[in-house]
Amino acid sequence: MASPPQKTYDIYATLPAQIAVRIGQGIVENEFRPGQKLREVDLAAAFGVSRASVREALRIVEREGLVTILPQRGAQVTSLSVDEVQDIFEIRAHLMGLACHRLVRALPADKTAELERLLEALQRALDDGDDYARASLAISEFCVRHAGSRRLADLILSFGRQTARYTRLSLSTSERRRQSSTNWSKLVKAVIAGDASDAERTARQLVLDTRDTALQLLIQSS
Amino acid sequence: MASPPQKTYDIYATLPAQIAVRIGQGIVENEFRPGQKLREVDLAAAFGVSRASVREALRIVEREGLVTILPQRGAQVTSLSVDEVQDIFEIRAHLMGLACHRLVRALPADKTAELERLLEALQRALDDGDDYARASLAISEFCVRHAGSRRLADLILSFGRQTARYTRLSLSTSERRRQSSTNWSKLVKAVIAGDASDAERTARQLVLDTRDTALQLLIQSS
DNA sequence: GATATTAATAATGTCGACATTCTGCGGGAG
DNA sequence: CTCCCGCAGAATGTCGACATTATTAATATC
Repeated sequence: MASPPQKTYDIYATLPAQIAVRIGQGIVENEFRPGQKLREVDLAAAFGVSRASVREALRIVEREGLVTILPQRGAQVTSLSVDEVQDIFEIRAHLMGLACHRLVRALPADKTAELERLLEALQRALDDGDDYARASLAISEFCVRHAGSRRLADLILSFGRQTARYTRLSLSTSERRRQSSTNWSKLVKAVIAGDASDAERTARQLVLDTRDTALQLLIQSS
Repeated sequence: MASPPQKTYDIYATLPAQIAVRIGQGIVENEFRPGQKLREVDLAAAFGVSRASVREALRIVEREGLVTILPQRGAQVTSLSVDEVQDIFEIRAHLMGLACHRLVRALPADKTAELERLLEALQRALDDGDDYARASLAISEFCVRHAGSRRLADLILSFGRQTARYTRLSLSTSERRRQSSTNWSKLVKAVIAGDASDAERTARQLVLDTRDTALQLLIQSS
């Protein structure tokens, strides 16, 4: 099956889209800090493109909620108040519940093995915070992407990226990682058992637990 | 209480933001049809601004989901498949449930009278489809904006705008308007009674009923 | 006559320059 | 000393032009 000369529509073809990805990565990976100003001239120089391209890239990243653009005042990395963090987690919890409810019916039988593999990988990563965060993101992305709604998946993952730093924070203790993996285990069991209501409830609680831990650590450190 | 000379941050100050609003209105009010191509040069000429401003405006409207931008191919009014319409209504139903659950605790006591007024206005508008749609939007916006989360409100209203034409379609028969107003009545009652679970369930069902009617009419007409 | 190729047209992509607005610093009045 | 005012400097806002890519229509070939 040689690849036919079919037209591939590369979403990341245009310059601004590429720049947007790099800016978004920089924010999620904490290279750019919350509240930091993102000057168009600096970014243009750093990426070797014109201001117009940077400007459009910033609009794209704004769409994901990672940067905030104020008229006449430029762009800055979105800085969330404690209330807003709580808010995002709560909305995401409900959407994650909906996604996992749908996942029970939408997941093809031949994909359950992959889900179990991701769960095992998660449990093998219990020792290290960063590794666990990555494995957690992987299984989360799997569930969300197989729930049968591109829109819902993008929404949930977008909220996840906006609060990535707080999720990492909550997974910094091994105790929390064990609690999290227990939740994931329950969720996978419910999904495979075909219990949609249980999956929805468990998924929601899983996110809310993350929120509670993160908020507790936030208040404690301030 | 004369208004002090405080700095007002007008979100709609910049040209692209103003253009974005006008384009969005044009789409929601069915002046621009789904799938219609939105050429930058045409819009620039129509609004008397440069292409750069139109370009940025289109990015803003894309953020609301009302237009879809494809690389090298320009912008077009987002055209939703039946599955996608169903999808959006379902997500909105869950978010509306969450919003109304929160509304029960967040609504100040001195605002319940306004909610009842909006319900009465809704019932007075039962005779006309357009009037009812407006009244329905008004009470919906009231509930959502008083749920204590700007983000949640924007999300729900954004989804509402994306499917505005289908909501109007579903409210075109007086039978459906009566069913809708009954649902709203139950919702308002639950909110004022302070029953958050009931409010959540009723709100969700209210949106799902709209979805079912719209889909039925869509299938029927095709 | 239908299909494939190619040239002409028209759209978007990208850029640099100029206009406007914000920001921070310094000086003067109270 | 504090506060207000205004003036550089720097950032964003807006524009028109050129480069690149998609679309269309005409042509040639099978």
